[in-house]
Amino acid sequence: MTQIHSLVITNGYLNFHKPNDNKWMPTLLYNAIIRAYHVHNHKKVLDIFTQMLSNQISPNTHTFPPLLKSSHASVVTPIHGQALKRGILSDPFVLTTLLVVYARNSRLFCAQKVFEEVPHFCIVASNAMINAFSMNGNMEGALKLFRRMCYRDVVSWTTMVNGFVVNGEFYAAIRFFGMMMTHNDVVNCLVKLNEATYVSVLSSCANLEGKAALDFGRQVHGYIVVKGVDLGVFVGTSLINLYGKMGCLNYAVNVFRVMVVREVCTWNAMISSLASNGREKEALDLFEKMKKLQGLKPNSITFVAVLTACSRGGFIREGLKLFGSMSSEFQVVPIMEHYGCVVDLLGRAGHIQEAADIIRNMPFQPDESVLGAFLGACRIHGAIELGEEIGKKMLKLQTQQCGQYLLLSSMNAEKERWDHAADLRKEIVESGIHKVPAFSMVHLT
DNA sequence: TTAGGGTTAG
Repeated sequence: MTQIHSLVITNGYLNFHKPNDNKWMPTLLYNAIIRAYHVHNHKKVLDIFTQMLSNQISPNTHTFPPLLKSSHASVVTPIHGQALKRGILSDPFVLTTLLVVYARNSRLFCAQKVFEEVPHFCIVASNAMINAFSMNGNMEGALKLFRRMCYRDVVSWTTMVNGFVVNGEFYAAIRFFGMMMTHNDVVNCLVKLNEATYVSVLSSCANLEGKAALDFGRQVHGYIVVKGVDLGVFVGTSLINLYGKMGCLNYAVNVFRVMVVREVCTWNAMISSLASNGREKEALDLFEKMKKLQGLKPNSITFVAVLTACSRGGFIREGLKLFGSMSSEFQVVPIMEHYGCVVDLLGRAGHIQEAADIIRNMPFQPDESVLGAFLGACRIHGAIELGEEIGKKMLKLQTQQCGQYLLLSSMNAEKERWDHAADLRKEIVESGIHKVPAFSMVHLT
C-alpha cells in the first residue's frame, strides 16, 4: 500500500496539474488512495486528505465517505465544514455517511439535523437514520420514522428487528419479525428476507429463556430449511449460538457439521456451546482442531471461550498455559474478560493467592467482574483477609451493583465477624449504593 | 470509485 502511494508521489501525479491532463485526474488518484488507506490503514487517511488540500487538489463527493468513516470523532465536525465549503453537502452519499458517523459517535441530534438536509426521500439515508435512533437507544424515534417512510425494503425491516435486539427488547424484536412476515411488503414478495434478517431474529431468540423462544427459533430454522436458504457463516453461527444457549447441544453440533464454510466466529460459537454444556474437554479438543486442521487464528473471543472451558472443567494447568500463550503465540492481548476467566479459574480451584497475584499484576485496573470473581472465590474458600482487601477496592470503584458487597458482608457474618459485617453494610449505605430488591414474575396468558 | 442492516464470550 505504502509502496504504491510512494510510486504515485514520485511520479508527480499528486503534486501539480499537468497542462494537458484531465483536470480530475489528481482527485481520482487521491480518492483511490484514501479509499485504500481507509481499508488497510485508516489512521493515515486524514494525513492524506490534508496533503491533498495543501496540494490544492479539490476533493469531490467520492472523497468524503471513506474520509469520514476513517476519522476520529474529534475531526468529524471540521470535515463536515469542509464539505459545506466545497458545496457538496447536498449529495446523498456524503450526507448519509455524515449521519452514520455522527450516530456512531452518539451525536444523535447532529445525525437528525444531517438527515433533514437530505433533499428527496432516500431509502438508504432513512434506513441509516432508523439505525441511528436504535443505536442511541431511541426505539420510539426509529419506529416513528419507519412508519412514516413511503416504502420500506428488507434493510428497513431488519434494522428495526435488530434495533429491538440491541436495546434488549427481545420479545419486541420477535413480534416485529412476526409483523414483517405477515406484512404486504413480504407477502407480496416486494421484500425478500435475507441472512441479516434471520441473524437478528435468531439472536433475539437466543437471548431469551424458556421453551417458547426455543420453539420460535426452531420455527425460523425450519423456515430457512424450507426456503432452501444456504447455511452461510452468519446464519449457521447464529443457529449454533441459539441451540448452544438453549442446551440443545446435539442440534448445535448438527448445524456445525453441515456447514460448508466455517469461520473463527463459527468455531467460537461451537466451543462456547460445548464449554457451557458440560463438555469442557471436547471444547478444548475442538480448539486444537480449529488451529491444526483448519489453520485458523484464534481471536480474543476464542480465548474467552477456551478459558471458560478450562475454568468450568477445572483444567488449571491448561488454562494458565493458554493464557500465557495468548500474546506470545497468537498476538491476542488479554483484556478484562480474560483476566476475569483466569481469576475465576484459579479462584474456583482454591488457588486464592495466585488469583490475587494475577489481579495485582494486571496492566490496568480490574473492574467489578474480575474483583467479583475473586470475591466469590474468597467466600467459597473462606479467605476473609484477602477478600476484604479486594472488597475495599470494589467500594472505591463505586459501582451501583451491590451484590458483591453484600457477599463480602455475609463472608464476615459467616465467620461471626459481626462488627466487620456491620461496618461494611454501613459503608455500602454511605457510598450511596442501593440493593435492588429481588422480584419474581408470573406470566399470565 | 461513493451511502444503510448481521454472527461468536461474560
